[in-house]
Amino acid sequence: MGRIPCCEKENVKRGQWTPEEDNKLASYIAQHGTRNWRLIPKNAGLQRCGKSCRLRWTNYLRPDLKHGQFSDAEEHIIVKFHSVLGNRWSLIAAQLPGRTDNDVKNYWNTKLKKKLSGMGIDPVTHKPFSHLMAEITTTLNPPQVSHLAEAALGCFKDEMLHLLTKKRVDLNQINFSSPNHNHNPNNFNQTVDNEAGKMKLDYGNGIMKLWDMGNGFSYGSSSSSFGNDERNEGSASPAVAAWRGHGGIRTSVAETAAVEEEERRKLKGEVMEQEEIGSEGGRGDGMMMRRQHDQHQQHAFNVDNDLWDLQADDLINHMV
DNA sequence: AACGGGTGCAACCGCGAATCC
DNA sequence: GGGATTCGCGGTTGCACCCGT
Repeated sequence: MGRIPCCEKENVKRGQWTPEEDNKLASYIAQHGTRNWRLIPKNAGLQRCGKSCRLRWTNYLRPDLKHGQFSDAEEHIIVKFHSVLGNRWSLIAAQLPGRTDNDVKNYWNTKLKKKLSGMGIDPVTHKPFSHLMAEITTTLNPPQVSHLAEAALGCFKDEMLHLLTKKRVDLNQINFSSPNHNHNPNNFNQTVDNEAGKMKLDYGNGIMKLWDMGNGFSYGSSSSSFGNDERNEGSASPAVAAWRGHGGIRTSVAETAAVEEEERRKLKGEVMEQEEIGSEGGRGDGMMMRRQHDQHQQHAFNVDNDLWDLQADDLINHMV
């Protein structure tokens, strides 16, 4: 027993909407509103299902919609809210007047996700990849680490390879050492021995973990094959370059995590607050929320903001 | 000029929640 | 109260367009 279809598929047109159909739908809704989507196509003389009409209206025809490029400010808001809300596109879109959840989703999937990955940030967790790998090493027992980390790297690898063919990371420009140092076991400094191709995680309590970036990472005696096959004339493989590159992004991971967590808490509180306002009929234009976003704007990406100083053009590398 | 891969966007699908009767 | 219906959401797909070869 399946779900009852929203319409009889045989008599329903699908695919691209024509200007005539748009006109019919828009003028009908202008007169009668959007009360019953199932009846709208019938009454408007359209051979479409109600669902298709609703989608066309909400995503394209609505007069208050904004078409065209997303601004930097909008981009900031999307990334920031995504770090708190995840893929709740409708909630994120609610913060952007004139944008639909579909717009936001498409923009995220086609642009922002890649941009974040290109900066060494996992678009799912909004943490630097190095942070995630470090978490693996600190939370798992040594025998588990290499297998899980290898699997995780496999997930990142394709995207990283793709992106890193566009931007070569100049190792000489990267400062891997951290001025901060404490004895929190979750806090460590990352150093890189470029000669040996190793990244060293120094936890400051006598514990060291070594990542072999040239021949696969290693934990103790185990190592994976990650990064073996992409090397070229002495320079790092794209995947290894990624490691080196994002290794330079943040060196005091636990500190970063604390700041991020605080940021998320604040923002989540704001969102809940707004949802309550909305449920009381006071959602209005969301101005209050937007003012609060502006106040947080300078921290919009919840990792080091200097990452975001990178221009999109910086991701293009003509050498590779 | 033809082709193929990549990209961006519009539209569709299926599910769960909300509402109706 | 419960089944039927409608709505809204997030994931996915299809296709037109662009660009490099």
